[in-house]
Amino acid sequence: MGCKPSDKPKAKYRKGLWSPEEDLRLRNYILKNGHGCWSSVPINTGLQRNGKSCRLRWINYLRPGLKRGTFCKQEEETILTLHRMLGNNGSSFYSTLTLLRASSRGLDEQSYTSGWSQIAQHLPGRTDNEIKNYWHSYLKKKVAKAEEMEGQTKSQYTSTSSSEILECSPSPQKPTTCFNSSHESVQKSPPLVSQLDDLSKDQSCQRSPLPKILFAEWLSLDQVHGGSFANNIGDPWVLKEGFDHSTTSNNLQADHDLGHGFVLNDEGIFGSGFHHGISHHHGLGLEMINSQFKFEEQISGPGFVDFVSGGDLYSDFNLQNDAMYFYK
DNA sequence: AAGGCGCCCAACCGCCTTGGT
DNA sequence: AACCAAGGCGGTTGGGCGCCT
Repeated sequence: MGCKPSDKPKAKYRKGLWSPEEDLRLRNYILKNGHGCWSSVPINTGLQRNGKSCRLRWINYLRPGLKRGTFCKQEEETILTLHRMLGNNGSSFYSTLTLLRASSRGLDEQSYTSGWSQIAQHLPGRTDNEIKNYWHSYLKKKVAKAEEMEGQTKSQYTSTSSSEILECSPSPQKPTTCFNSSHESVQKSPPLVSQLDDLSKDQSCQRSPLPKILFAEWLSLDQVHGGSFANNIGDPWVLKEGFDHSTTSNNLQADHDLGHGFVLNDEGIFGSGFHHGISHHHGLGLEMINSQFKFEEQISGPGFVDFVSGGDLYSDFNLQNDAMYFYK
């Protein structure tokens, strides 16, 4: 948004699979300049693609920090659990959850996204598209099969509906809360918000191999959606909607569109305030920070440069001079 | 060897929301 | 208030690939 209509290209867009050359062009451009207005990306890069296609390619394939390969057991269980709670979109439990989370943090519920993207936020390095594909190609059948077996059991022992059995069936990470289809009898023990936090924490602790650093994903969890961090003196750091420039301006620079990411500025390192702010946030958990995200080592060390540069394709990316974007 | 079939997944499509004019 | 463009999302498609017969 905010692009001039005159920016709009009239070219006929290419479709289909992306070539390595197109990938390289897009990747280099965004890493150096940020995407800005997506519709201007094809113009600036000379790609015969529309902005939407560029955006999708970046988010689903080129974005740094993406995990490839098969889903591990923990990820699978997380998807199953969250899907059970959230559904594919806002039509099922999501609306209730949204309101709960929003109200618990004094937020407008529209700060949240729903369904696959919501699930993806709890699986660092995975995209909503990837999760969606995994669901449709594998998990859906698995759930159907389980449901069928539960149904058989149910017919022998109880008159409870199959959906209730499925939703309340025990699972290693399944919260004890049961939801009926009306979403009205949500029994909170403990509150859902913390259950989701715990869920993402638990699964991420066991994940392997770990991405070295995933700003986008963990920032996009409750920290972003919750709207604020609290630093060590208790002052809120408002992210996304109301980023506090005064607190972090030396090291973090708000993107022109805060909904899309953050810019790692000249020094290429976050300030101690940022670190403290995260460390003191109850939802994220110190153990998660310590076990997975070795901030200073990775950011200042060669590992970080390798990671953000991909080590191969865009080795010309200069951390000292170029802005680095971290996406949610 | 080759044709059929099913699966996987990248990409497209259409709809909705948001924000600018 | 109405319109329009961009962004974002879930649903769907279709090409590529491997397996089976």
